[in-house]
Amino acid sequence: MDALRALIFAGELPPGSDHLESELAEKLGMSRTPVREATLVLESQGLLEVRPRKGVRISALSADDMREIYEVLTELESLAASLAAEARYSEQELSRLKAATVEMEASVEANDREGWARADAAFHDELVRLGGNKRIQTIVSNFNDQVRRARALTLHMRPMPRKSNEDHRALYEAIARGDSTDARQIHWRHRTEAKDMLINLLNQHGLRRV
Amino acid sequence: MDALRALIFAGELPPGSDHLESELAEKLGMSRTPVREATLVLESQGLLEVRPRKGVRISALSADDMREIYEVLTELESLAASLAAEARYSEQELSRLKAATVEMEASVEANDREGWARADAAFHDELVRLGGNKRIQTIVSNFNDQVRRARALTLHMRPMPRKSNEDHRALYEAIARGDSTDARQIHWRHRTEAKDMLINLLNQHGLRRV
DNA sequence: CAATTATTTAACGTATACATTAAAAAATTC
DNA sequence: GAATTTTTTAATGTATACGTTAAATAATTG
Repeated sequence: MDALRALIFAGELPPGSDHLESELAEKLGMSRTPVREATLVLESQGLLEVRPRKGVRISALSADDMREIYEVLTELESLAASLAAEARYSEQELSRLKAATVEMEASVEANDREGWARADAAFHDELVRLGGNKRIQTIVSNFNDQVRRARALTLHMRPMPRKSNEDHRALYEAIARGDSTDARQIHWRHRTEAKDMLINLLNQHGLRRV
Repeated sequence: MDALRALIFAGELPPGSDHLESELAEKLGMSRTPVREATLVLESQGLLEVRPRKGVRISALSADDMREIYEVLTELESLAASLAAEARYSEQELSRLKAATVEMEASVEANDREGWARADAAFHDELVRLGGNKRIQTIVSNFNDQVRRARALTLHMRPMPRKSNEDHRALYEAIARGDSTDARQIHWRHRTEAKDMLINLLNQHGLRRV
């Protein structure tokens, strides 16, 4: 399972490409049985599509797919933000969230996009974790896997995320003071703007499917 | 896959029970291979848990699990309601939604709880379909599978759903007039109340895990 | 006898063999 | 020669065989 996932994330199997079970088995140095099991699970997670006798097709997302996914991510992360605020965490418990904002700011100063992206991911992961709803964590994690490639592609096309950092800081403050309404709203707007930017970037650069 | 699902939904494999792959294979009249494939997929959909050498355990949900699932259902269905309102559907296009409200009202009049439950399910399905987001449809469908048993158990414990019918009608109106804010809010409250009632019923009747 | 180690067992994970079937290719018919 | 039917091919879906390993049991040791 993880071996096939790794192949996909490494870009060895490009979006939209087709692969027979036997090819994948050979490439991975195993028999068809574990390959089949992996493809079925990854299909139910949206990373590929099993098309009997035509091979498995690695998912390629259109701008519209991206919009759908971001709609869900926006909604569920915003709920997580609101739940995190309601939980009245101590500063201690929010330290990782805080640390991520600090790191994002430092990365922007240093013009380090990869560093910023890592810190941004850490912030969102921690936010969802603080929300405390395991189902949200699972879904968000799946969708993050699906849009991973698109984010990587656009990381160097976008402007340096200064506004984004302000949003993160404001969200941190809202959660720290237990303002769930504000937390939800801040994050909702933040994610909606991120969605619009991503889709625009993909369109502008003619990336029809990624 | 469907054979195993059917066993679970039929209650042949009660929540919390453990089953070896070989037992399931025999019960289903097939070999271990398709059983394994099914268990892996159903695990990723939350219907069971694969515990090597201890058998697969059919998921049993606590009140807290139920809260988590309903939080997500509430959020995503509310988003779907808002999207449906934004889409400015014609009365024609909303006819199935309308029909479901009519059927729910007739069922309540006739004291027909099963009929009401079917119409209620049809209403929610159609609502999500009208939202137009395929990802929401998939997630909501999965979660509905997971809470199916709990709903069936509580159907005859709850009061006749008169208030619920009013909500549905109000939601229909909001969608018909394109009021996305109102649609979202009506449905959000509706689902939140449904969640609270379900959890209370389970607790009152001492159903710790279903 | 309690604790530890060795042995056995059985369930799983993977490989292989085979049956099924959709698609492709070849043969036939009009 | 185009259309239809038949045959062949190959990829999948399923069954079976086998190796691996975690758990259970038995044996050993102090």
